[in-house]
Amino acid sequence: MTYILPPLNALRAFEAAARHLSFKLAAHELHVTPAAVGQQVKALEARLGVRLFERLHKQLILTAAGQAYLPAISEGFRHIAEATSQLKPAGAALLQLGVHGSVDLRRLELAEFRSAHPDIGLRVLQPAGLHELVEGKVDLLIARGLGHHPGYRCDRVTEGTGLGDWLVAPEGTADCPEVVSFREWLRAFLAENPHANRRPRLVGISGR
DNA sequence: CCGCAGCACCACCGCAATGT
DNA sequence: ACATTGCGGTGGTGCTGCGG
Repeated sequence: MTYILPPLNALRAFEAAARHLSFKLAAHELHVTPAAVGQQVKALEARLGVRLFERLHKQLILTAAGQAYLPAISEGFRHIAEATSQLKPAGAALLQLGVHGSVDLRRLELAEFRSAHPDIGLRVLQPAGLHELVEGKVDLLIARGLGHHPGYRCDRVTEGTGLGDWLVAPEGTADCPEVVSFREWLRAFLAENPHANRRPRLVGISGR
């Protein structure tokens, strides 16, 4: 069985650009330049013979065709991600966690997560910041005082602490089972162990 | 027949300039 | 500020010839 498919890189560019409605943010997510995203989308449109975006002044919007195309493409990538996840043998999932240098890891009791999720390997990189996340050295990052960053999902893991502490992950992987498991565990752990969230503790990205 | 090396072509990307 | 375009660099791929 063979499939007649458009280039997958072009589809990724389209999907990211459609989600962000911005070539710039899509490029940031895909670690390429906006020009590259624009060319990929243009090539896809040429190949399909259909205009997917309306390029307006400082604004990018989906055409009707683009709106109709997007859900199926997103669903397709989701299926690929799920199939890939299921393909991994037990214990093969590895989560690279970045933690700011000032965080006292002993207070986090990561061994608790490891015993609760023996199927997820957890590797910690400290010190780490947004730089390591952007470069792909870590899959997610514990940060503080970071409410929003384009292309990345910042989930608050504590409440009522003023600045708040955040778990940051790329939009594309923020819903991966391993990331979701760690996020839920961290939220529950910090709720049950508020002392673990007192200073000095989860101190965020600074000086970047 | 198979494997390897050299070569040319092409696709992709980043940078810089330009337009909106 | 953001998208587009043109240009040059780089890496991958396919073709061809040669030797074992």
